Amino acid sequence: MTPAAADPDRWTRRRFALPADRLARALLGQRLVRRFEDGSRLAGLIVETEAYMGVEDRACHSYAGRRTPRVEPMYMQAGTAYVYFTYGMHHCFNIVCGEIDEPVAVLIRALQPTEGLDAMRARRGRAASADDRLLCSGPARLCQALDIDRRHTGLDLVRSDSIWIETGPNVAATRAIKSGPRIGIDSAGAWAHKPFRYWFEDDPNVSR
DNA sequence: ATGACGATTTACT
DNA sequence: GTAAATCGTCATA
Repeated sequence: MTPAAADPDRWTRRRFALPADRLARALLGQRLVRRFEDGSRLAGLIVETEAYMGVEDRACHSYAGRRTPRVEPMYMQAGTAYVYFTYGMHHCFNIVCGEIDEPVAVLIRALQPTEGLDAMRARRGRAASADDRLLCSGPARLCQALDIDRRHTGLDLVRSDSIWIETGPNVAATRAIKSGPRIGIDSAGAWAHKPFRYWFEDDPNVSR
């Protein structure tokens, strides 16, 4: 039992065990925490997500039951991390939900940075040097800022002392949630238009 | 073994 | 606005 796992604010298994569209909304306003071995922390509040609905969702990596080594974490228990590498240089971080063998997940698309801004700036480099809104306002940006990559795919966020979710300040109740089509999946046919992207209205840290 | 592509980001015109 | 960067993954053979 690590100090992190004992934290009363930390999300337990059952909180992740939802359909992807419901978890995507529930995660808005919650805190994503990254902890390093030296005890230092980075964190941010989730302000934008996307739901990937599984074998029927043409935009989803598990579409049609595809089950390759990369996607295998999506078939694991709710609360598992699914991190993949894309475009030869970027990582994207997802949280698996639903039931075991039901390959559904939520993509974390943007954070409002709250802890460790200096370390995030150092990791993000030149592109974000002039504007903190560029630190975590995109799925690959937040992975770079928090040092999340394929080492973390398959990680159990319920037990890990490297990455987990904490209940955030109770802003979710007072902030308007918008939804719309997901980003970057134009070739997914009818599923490309479905409103599975969620974000806090007017949040400056949302992507695009 | 090979080729096409990607749940993106950045820099540049 | 457009294009380049850059390589693991997957389907096809």
